[in-house]
Amino acid sequence: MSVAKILIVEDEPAIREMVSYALRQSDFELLEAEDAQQAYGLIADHKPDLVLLDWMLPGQSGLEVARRLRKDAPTSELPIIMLTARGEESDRVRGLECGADDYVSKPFSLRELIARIHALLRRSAPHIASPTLQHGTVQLDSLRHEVWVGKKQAEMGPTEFRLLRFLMAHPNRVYSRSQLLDQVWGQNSYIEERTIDVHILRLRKALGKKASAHIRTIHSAGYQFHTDLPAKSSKKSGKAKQRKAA
Amino acid sequence: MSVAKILIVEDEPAIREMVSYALRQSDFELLEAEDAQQAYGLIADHKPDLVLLDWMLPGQSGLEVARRLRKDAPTSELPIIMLTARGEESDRVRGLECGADDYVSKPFSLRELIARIHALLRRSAPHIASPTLQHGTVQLDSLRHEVWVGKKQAEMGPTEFRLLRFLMAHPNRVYSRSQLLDQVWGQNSYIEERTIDVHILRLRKALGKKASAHIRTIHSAGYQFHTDLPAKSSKKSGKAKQRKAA
DNA sequence: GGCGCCTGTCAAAATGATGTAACATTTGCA
DNA sequence: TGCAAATGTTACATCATTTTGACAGGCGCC
Repeated sequence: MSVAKILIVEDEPAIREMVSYALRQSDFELLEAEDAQQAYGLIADHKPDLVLLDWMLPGQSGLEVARRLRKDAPTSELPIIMLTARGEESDRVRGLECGADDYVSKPFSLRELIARIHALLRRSAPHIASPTLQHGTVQLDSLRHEVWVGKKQAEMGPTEFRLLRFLMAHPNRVYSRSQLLDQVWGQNSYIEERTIDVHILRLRKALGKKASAHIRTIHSAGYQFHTDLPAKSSKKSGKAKQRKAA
Repeated sequence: MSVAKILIVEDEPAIREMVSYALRQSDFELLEAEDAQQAYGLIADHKPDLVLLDWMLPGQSGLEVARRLRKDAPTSELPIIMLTARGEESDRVRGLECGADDYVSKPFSLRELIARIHALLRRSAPHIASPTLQHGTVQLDSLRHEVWVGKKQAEMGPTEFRLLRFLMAHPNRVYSRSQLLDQVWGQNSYIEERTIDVHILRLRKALGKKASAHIRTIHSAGYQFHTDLPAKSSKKSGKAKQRKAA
């Protein structure tokens, strides 16, 4: 579900690997750094969505890192959770005042850490923690009402948006036209079933040539959003259907 | 400095008053409730910016309150910090999973509580934590109640100001008219949804031709403050943003 | 009271989305 | 292959939503 990228900055390999493993299990994508220098590099290259920052680092301390990240415009919004062995209240306050968003003392529970990560992401990156659907290069953001195909935004009308959202929310299932009418248009709409064909057409146009391969027609059954790669295994571009004269 | 309104829900008068006093000293505006019912009333009437919620309340528990606030659209974004005597890890996780943003165990330090409040407000209500909001050439100063577009001041009425502030505080998200009514006008206002269109019009006029491109209409969905470059082919390259605030 | 400003409402005009029919093409099947 | 049914495509009239200008009441201020 979640596809957030998280950077952990921690010099102790045992802890780093334990956290890293646990978070990967929770469907996060993990980056690891041993010290401040590595961290800056990874942040610049990979733009993580959240940073777990150990207080005690060789060289530059975690506090320094937090302060610097807050100061630089490109990272000033980056969510930061401080990890530390020090449980002193004054430390916690200093961590928060340096720009950290949350503070977890070792030994910490992984469940709690994960819960805090979720809570923070909900605030800082609602498009990650919330209704974003993605399959292949197609990404649909409900909060922004935007659809992206790779790096390009796909413009479409409200009905096409709702239709795509429904199909992407239930991928690989085939829906008949009357089911789509119920689900996308609502129970009491007096609309010709053939009208759906037109909206499917508009949706395919909006998605572009490659991405529209996801929208499949199942003859005399309905439509589906297919997640498997369109695997251009057939020789000719365009139509890949040859089942004549068998 | 800070003018955030905070609601504390806590049945123990001694604790309530202590926290209340300390937060008032820190320039917060305080609302107090003894139980869930009072809390709902105060939230509806006064729209606090953050809620401190005791776990153990007479009648409905703090967990229930958090869940309900998250479920109702008008309060689904309201920041919540749980206060509790229970320090168990499983309790903390449950609190966070019910929608709380942070969790503080009694006995807690007031300095830490205040630090956590600031950290959370920085995320959820940037217009309170930081006096100015800026996106592109548009700059909004909450303290002075002024909006600047580049070097020119944009004159607008109070309602347009609040509308712009809300949209800029949550950029790129689409808000429906009813959500805007809840957030900008308050929960119990009997106003035509169409009236929002008029205020959007006034806001756009006030911002001027270029800057009003940020205010986008999403057909049959609502409005948003869009931060991405309007990519308008004008002579001025709108790419250069170097604003430094010390 | 008179004045100016802000607000909410209305209705016409402008814009954009939707549904439908008619025609073109493809598919399944005998 | 040929036919009928199903689907793809285009164009257009209609409908819905949004924009815009105008206006009246409320409020504070002088």
